[in-house]
Amino acid sequence: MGVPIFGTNLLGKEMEGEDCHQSSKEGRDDGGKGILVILVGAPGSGKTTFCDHVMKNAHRPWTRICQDTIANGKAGTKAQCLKSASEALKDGKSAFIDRCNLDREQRADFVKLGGSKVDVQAVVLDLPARLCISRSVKRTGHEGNLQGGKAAAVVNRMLQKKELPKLSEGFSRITFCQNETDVQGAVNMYSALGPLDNLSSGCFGQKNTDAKVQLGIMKFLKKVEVPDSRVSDPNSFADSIPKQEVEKDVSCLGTENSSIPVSNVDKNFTKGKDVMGGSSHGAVTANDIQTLAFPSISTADFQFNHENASDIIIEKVDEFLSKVENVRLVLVDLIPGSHMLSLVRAKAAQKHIDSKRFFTVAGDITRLYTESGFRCNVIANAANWRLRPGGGGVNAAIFSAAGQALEIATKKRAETLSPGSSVVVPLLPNSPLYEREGVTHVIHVLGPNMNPQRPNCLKNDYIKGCKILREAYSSLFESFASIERTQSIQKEGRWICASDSHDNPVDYSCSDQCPEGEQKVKRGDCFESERNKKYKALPLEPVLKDSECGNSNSHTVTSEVCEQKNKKATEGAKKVWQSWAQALYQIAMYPDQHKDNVLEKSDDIVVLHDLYPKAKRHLLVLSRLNGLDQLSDVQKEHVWLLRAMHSVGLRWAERLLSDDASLIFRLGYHSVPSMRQLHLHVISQDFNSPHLKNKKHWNSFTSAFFRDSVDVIDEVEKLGKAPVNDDDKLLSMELRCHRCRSAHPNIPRLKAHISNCQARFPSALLQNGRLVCAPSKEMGDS
DNA sequence: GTTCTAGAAC
DNA sequence: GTTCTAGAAC
Repeated sequence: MGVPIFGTNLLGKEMEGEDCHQSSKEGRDDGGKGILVILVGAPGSGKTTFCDHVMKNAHRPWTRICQDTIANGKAGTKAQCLKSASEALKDGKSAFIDRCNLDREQRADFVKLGGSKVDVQAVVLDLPARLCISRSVKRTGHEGNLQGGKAAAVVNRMLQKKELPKLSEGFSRITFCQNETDVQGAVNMYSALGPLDNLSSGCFGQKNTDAKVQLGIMKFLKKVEVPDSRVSDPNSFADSIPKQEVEKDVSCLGTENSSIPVSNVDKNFTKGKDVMGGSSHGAVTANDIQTLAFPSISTADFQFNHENASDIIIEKVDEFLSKVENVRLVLVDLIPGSHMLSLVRAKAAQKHIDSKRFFTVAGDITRLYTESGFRCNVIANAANWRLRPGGGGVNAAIFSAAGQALEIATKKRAETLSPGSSVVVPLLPNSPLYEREGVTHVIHVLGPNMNPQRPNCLKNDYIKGCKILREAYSSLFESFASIERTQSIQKEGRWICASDSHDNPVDYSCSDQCPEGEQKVKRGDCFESERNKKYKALPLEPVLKDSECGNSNSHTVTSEVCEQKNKKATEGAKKVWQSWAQALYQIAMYPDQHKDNVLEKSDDIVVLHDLYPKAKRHLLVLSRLNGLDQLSDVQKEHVWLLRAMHSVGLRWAERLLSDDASLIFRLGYHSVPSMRQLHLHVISQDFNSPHLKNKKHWNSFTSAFFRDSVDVIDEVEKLGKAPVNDDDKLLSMELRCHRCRSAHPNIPRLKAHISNCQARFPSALLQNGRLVCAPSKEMGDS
């Protein structure tokens, strides 16, 4: 293997040499045929890499035909690929078809290129969905522009429609690769092929891939009458699944033994656009079943133990379904076969949870209807405590799918959410989620957090954690039930809107510009006022009157928000910040308006260059928490934030060190900052900057006025607050070198000195990670 | 936080 | 005369 072999191939190309012996493990059973290899695999499965690796070491001429680049580097058509493949084969080359080719139809035309002179083979990169998704999400510069957030949904959707190739399609050989070892084996095999070699016919490498098909669900879906068009009958749970796809999509269902009679389904599922679109009926009928789709709470970014979480899901689902009739619950996970889905599915079966009312589904929670036909009128969002978009995962997906209106509507209902609670936000009919998916409400829910870099980390306290997770699901389901109650009351004509609202429905698209006090429509009424204009003349029903805190739908959030608002009201007089001192605050609150300055943004943090750096490298890691202006405001509850800020600062320091290993960084806070909004300085210790001009500048970074981040974190953990050194004298002290401690009469002389001083740093700074330098560097040892 | 500038220090 | 600081204004 691996020795170049020359000869004359059947396509008439003159080759040199004479050694045409069997060169592959599988053996050559035909002499010198061209080979057309159709790669089969989802985005991220490694098709391009496979081709590259084979072609790098190949002993026969190969060409890679990629639809994403075939048109002068841009995406082209299947026809172009076919033409190009045909030409390459005629030219005596072998070819890889580098496109997904996940179903038979996509492959068929390429298979037809085979014949007496060309062998058509398939290499199936059947790697775990999780891996493909993870690769697709992470990659940049993908030829097909499939990367980042959208990749996960696309990969998932494609995988659900995957149809493994069969020899009967016309392949002479199919090589299945289900892990990296298989892939490497196939790469080796194809790269070793000389011009006259070929591989044996047949299927190779296929392990038992029979996905457990849930017969009950299959029966159910097969029983469902598939309508000719969605419009004609938008009511059924599975109504959008074309007949030929039903079987394939079933594999994404996690419920075993489900066998929902078609009659049940048709009657009980919420009536799509009829309900939501403001038809003359305008309300859910008594027989309509409300369906809540929810992600597993806390098990992703919050790192909650899956065993505990799945137990709690089952417990709470069981409890809720036994209490409330005419509702369905659907646990959704983006990744087929995810650990949580498997656990919950198994436990649900064990506990005999009603499989007609509880489902586990693999899919994108924001596209359940369009992609899988699941009509869920309410979806839950695993929100963050700030109720802000972003952060990735379900939260980012839902905020993105629902449009900006959700963000605004959410802010109208609650500013923040505490662990274990939830808040209902109705969607306006023009929300894409409403129009497309039939989702009328989003319930934000916050679970317990075990991730030390997220707020309110419970540090593996699972007694507390389980309690909060139970509360979160209880709150979520209660919120869901409250929607049901609300709609039932609407149906009976007792749901009323504030008088003005009918004529002046809130336009969320502009309401962020309206002062709060001028809002004419009561919160919570906006959506209903759109939907139920027929009830506009009826008097206000006290039972549904908004609380003062502005929450109509979920009692669970009311106390929470009131508490927060009261807390704010009772806060003592805070320092008044001059306008010039508000710049960082503005950036923290509205980072998108300062994109040019922002290096990194998350829900909690913004990173930016200090506008007037006092050293070669000087960044600010800015907290986005409103109300936390300076170190003296920090309390124990903010330790997570200090840690997160430190971690981000450290990461940036390391990044900057990779560009210039001579730098040394210190991370810390000014005891009394000039600018509002808690910010961590990440500053190199050269202090080589024209912006460092006076004594105050110098002393603010080199005296006890500067509080090391590591110390601040320790102290806040131990004492519940961060002691600050706010003595003005610190800033007017004599100018001393931060390394050798020598005194200097003025700034120019000091700067002249420090540009050369290489003394070892004072020992206090060398401890506890206060200084950060490149791994190989000794700090000031010369 | 910066800029400006009067006046002290050299 | 030049350099530097420090207080006021923003």
